[in-house]
Amino acid sequence: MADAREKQRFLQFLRDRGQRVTSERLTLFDEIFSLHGHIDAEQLLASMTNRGLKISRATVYRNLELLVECGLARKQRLGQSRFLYEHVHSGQQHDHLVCTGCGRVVEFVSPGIAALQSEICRAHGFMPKYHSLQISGVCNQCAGQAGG
Amino acid sequence: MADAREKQRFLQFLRDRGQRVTSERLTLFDEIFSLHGHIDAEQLLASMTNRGLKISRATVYRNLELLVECGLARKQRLGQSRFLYEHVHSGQQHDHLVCTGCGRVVEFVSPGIAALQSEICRAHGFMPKYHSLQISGVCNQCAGQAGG
DNA sequence: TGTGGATTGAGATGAATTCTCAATATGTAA
DNA sequence: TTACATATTGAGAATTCATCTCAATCCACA
Repeated sequence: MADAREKQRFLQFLRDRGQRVTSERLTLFDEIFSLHGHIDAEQLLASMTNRGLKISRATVYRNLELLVECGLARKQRLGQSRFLYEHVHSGQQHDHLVCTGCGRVVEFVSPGIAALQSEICRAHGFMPKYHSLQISGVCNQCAGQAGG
Repeated sequence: MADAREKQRFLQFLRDRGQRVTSERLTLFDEIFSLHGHIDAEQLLASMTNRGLKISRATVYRNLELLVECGLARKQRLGQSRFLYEHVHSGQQHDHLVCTGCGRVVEFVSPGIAALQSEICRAHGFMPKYHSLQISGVCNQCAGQAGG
């Protein structure tokens, strides 16, 4: 199991806060760690329901929040509408390029930007917790179609 | 009038798209350019209503969208709930530091980050249109209260 | 295995935004 | 100026996404 370390972290997190390990929480964990890329709560619910798993909308929302607090999921608005979630491995944070034409999302990592962010926080007396950098633009495929 | 250039741009934008110059559009333009910082649609509506100006909620929402398309306003979620708007002068873009404690928003400009963003776009074949960088953290005032 | 209390599920509720469509105002051409 | 075609507006309904309520259920621990 590739996500054993993360699952341990989740279980420990629950124990530390005196919260229970329910089948719904485990189901949601498995689901979000089995999927790649960004997904919203509604899709996650549908995906589990389709696979015959029983979980309610309210529980999906509640426990996504829990995964975010635990640091195992990231919650962001990449478009303009729903929140999107993605699982997080204890590794490097990434940011997003979003194509306004086709909606394609490209992830990138920039240590340089990260360093500048730390510097800015220091300068303003902020202790950074998390950040969200999103660049919207047109990918060259879409630019090609528009041009020709 | 300090915003003459921007108003001209707005009028030209409307003409170019064959859209009409209505008193409501001008009212909204004046309102958002007279205010500084970030404001949501509801506050904007209340502010105009209080000053005895007549405009409806639907029209505020519709025409804020128009200003965004024109590039004269920026629309962002800085907290988790409403969209916030701010007027844009044809100048330097800025980004935001948001305190998760008190909600305070600090604007900053980082040419270094801007340069790295351009580079990243080039590397991925993207033509950047706009971006949104938001760093959430705790300001030193809030950190002090929490600590002491 | 029993028990207290955390968690769940179904649907009500809430908040923000968008939609509908009749009434009105704008731009254009005579 | 006037008339006209149609873009825009306003009031409130509708929609969307998310959260809340509370009785039923399940988990953790003795």
